[in-house]
Amino acid sequence: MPGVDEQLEIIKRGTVEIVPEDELEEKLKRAMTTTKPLKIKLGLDPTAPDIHLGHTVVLQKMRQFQELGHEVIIILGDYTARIGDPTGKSETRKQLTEEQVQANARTYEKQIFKVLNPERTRLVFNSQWLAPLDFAQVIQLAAKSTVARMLERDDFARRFREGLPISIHEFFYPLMQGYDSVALQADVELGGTDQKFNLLMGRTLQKEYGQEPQIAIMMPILEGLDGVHKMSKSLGNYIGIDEPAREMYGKTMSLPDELMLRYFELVTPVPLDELRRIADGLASGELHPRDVKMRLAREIVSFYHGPEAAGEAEAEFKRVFQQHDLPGEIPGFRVTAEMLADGHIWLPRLLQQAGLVASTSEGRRMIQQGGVKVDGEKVIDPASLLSPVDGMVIRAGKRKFIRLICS
RNA sequence: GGAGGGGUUCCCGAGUGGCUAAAGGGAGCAGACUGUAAAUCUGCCGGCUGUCGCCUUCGUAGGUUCGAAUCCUACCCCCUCCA
Repeated sequence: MPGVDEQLEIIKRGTVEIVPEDELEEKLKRAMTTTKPLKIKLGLDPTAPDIHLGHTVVLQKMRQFQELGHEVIIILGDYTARIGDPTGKSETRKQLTEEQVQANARTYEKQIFKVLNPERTRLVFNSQWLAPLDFAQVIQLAAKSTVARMLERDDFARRFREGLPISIHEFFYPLMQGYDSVALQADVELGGTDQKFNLLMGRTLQKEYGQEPQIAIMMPILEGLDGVHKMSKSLGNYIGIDEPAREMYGKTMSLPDELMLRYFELVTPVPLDELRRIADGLASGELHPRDVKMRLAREIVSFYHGPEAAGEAEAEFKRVFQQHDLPGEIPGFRVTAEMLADGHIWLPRLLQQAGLVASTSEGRRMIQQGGVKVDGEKVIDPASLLSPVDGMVIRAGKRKFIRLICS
C-alpha cells in the first residue's frame, strides 16, 4: 500500500468534492498502521444494464482504490429498484421483477469487471438487509432524520419551493441508501455529484447507529459526445464499453476539443504526471489537439479492447478520415434482379434498400446536399438512375459505405 | 368536494381561427473549410412521394367553421390552492 500522500493524490484526481478531506486522511493513516484496508462502497441501480463511459467515471475511481489495496464493494440496489424510484423524474420508474434484476445483475457484472478486478471486488444486493426490516425498524430509521433535513436536498428543496409534489416514500431513498452504508460499515462512499445528499445521509445514519461516519467522494457527471448534455443512452451521446473498437475510436474523435482533458482525467488510467504533460503541451501549442485526441481515443480503446485493436482502429480512422480512402472493410450489398428495371435502379431507392438512409426522401435530400458518392464521384441529381456494377462502392455521408454485389 | 393552471413536432419552448408542418434554441444529418466524426460557417431537419403533390401531427373523442394547435363539448392525464 503506497504512502498516505501518494494515495491522497490519486484519490483526489478528478473529484469534485471530498467530505471531509481530513477524515479521509485519518482513515488512510489508520488503514496503513493497522493494515486493514478501507471499505469503499458504490451503489448501482440495476435498472439500466448497459454501461457507458459516463458510468465508468466512478468505476475508475473504484479501480484506483482497488489498486491502492482497499476493499471495494459494489451494491446492487435491487431492493430499491424493485420498489421503483420516481426521484425527480416525471414518469415513475417501472418496478423490476426478481428475474429482471438478476438478469441485469449478470450483465452488470460482466461489464463492471472490464474496469474492476473481479477477484478483489465484492458484489452485494441491498435486499439482503433491507428486505428483512420490519415496520417498526423502518419507522425507527425514519426517525433518524427530519423533514427540514430532507428539504435541504436540492431537488426536494426546489420542488417544495415551486409547489411541486414530493411523495413521502421519496424520503426513504436517501434513508435506504444511507442504511446500506450502516449495514456495510462503509469507510468511503463514491457517487456522482447528484448523489451528494444521499452520501451525506450515509454519514448521518452511521453516526446515529454508533458508527464512524463514511467519507463522501463525489465525482463529476461526464458530458456526452455532444459536449452539452450528460452522457446517456437515451440521448445517444454515449460510448458504450461493449462497443467495437472502431466505433469507440471514432466516437472519441468526435468529442469537442474542450472535453479531451476531462476525459483523460476521468475515464483513462493515464497517470497524473503524464496528464499534466499533456495539458502543458496543449497550452503551449507544442502538442497538436488532434494528436492529443487520437491519444485519448487510443487510451480508451486500449483499455477495453487492448492496444492491438486500438492500433487497428486508429489506422482505419486515418485511412478513412485523413486520407479519405475507403475503409478496410466495406459491407456488401447484393443487388438482385428484382430491384432493377432495364438494368438500372433509382439511386435514392438503392440507398434506402441498402439501409444507408431511412427513406427515399432522405436519400434524395442527401444527394441534393452532395453527400452521396458512387465510386468516388459525387452524384448531385436526385433523379439519377444507376446501373449497378459488381464491386461498385457507394458512400452516403461521411461514414456509411456499401460495396455492391451483382451476380 | 370546490377553485385554478397545464398537456405543442426527438428535447426545451413560442404560437390563441387562415400567411402554420407549426418561431427560436438544443440534439441530429449533410456540405464547405480544416487539425478529427473538433471549432466555425452554410443547408437540411414529421412521413410518403421519380418532386405533381399526398398523408399524419399540437393529450383523446366529437362539434362549430369554407378553414382549427388555436373556438365549443365531453373525456383522460399532470399539477397547484382551498376543504
